[in-house]
Amino acid sequence: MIVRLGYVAMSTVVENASPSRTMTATSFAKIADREAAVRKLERLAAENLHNTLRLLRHNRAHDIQLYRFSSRLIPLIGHELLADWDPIPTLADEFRTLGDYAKEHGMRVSFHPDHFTVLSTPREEVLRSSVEDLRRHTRMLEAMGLDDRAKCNIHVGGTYGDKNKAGERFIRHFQQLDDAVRRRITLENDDKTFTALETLAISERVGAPMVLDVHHHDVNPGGETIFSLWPRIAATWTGQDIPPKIHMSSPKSEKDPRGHADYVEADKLLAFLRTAAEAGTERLDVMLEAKMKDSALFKLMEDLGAIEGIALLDQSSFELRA
DNA sequence: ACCTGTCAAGTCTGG
DNA sequence: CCAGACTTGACAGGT
Repeated sequence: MIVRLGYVAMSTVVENASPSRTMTATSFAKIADREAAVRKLERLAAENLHNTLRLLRHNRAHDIQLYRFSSRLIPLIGHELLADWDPIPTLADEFRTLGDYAKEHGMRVSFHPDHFTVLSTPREEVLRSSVEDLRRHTRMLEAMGLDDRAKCNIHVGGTYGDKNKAGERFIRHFQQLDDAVRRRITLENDDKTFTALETLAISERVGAPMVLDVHHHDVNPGGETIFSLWPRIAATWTGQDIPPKIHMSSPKSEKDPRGHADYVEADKLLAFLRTAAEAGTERLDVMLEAKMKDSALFKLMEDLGAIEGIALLDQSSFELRA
């Protein structure tokens, strides 16, 4: 089995390269010259996109082909103060440059809209802003010139006291989305609400691939084992032209088991990989969610290199031999 | 240069 | 019905 590792949004190695610089709504509102304030937002956004390009170059230098963009590339986008502002066309060149670079180097990139994007909501206005948020993420990927393999990963959402009804609402709302948005969505199991099995059932109903978060499953297993679920989860990726993706992280502490630790334990990844290999999975992409970001990736590669049965292929991918 | 409090979102819990 | 917790990186304002 061939495994590629990736990380999320920012680097702990590259300095002064935040892809998430922002401005508060309060300070935006305080600027008397609205035109100037909007230009400032656009400068911040352009800076975020440029830093993202710097991160992609860093990734290239370290053979990292799996990366999740920050969902805060454009500050205050979607805020009610900026309802008539559409910065995506303004930033077309920056987006295109990013997408071209990612394509040129075979990178698999994605977004993960914040937890405030909830399709299971019963509230009309929350649904509307969630749909708008998904549209914006889709438009950014389109502006990069990336096809449907560049995904937007989301959770099913809240349960509102009735998980079945919430799940049905999610499915209904999902099916009302534009095709272009729907085709990019992947669903991730949650650490509090929808378990892996519940998320999987919804994934199968709506035809969206499922991203298994192993840590979330450990915290919220719902009586299931990964061993029994993985073949079905892997099957949701059939026909996608990209390997299944999982999220991997280690618990922060016993006191805070839901939190993310600085690094990722090799043993835990290895245990999962053996399960996946047994189910016949040949390629897998593993997104690391660790506080130390790319440093955690480098450390994990180091740890994996010392394990028998693992052959490092480059700085960020390896083969697990049967 | 550094520290502390605040921010932005939606849901859930406790009062 | 409302305040606070949750989460996280970064702002904003103070020293």
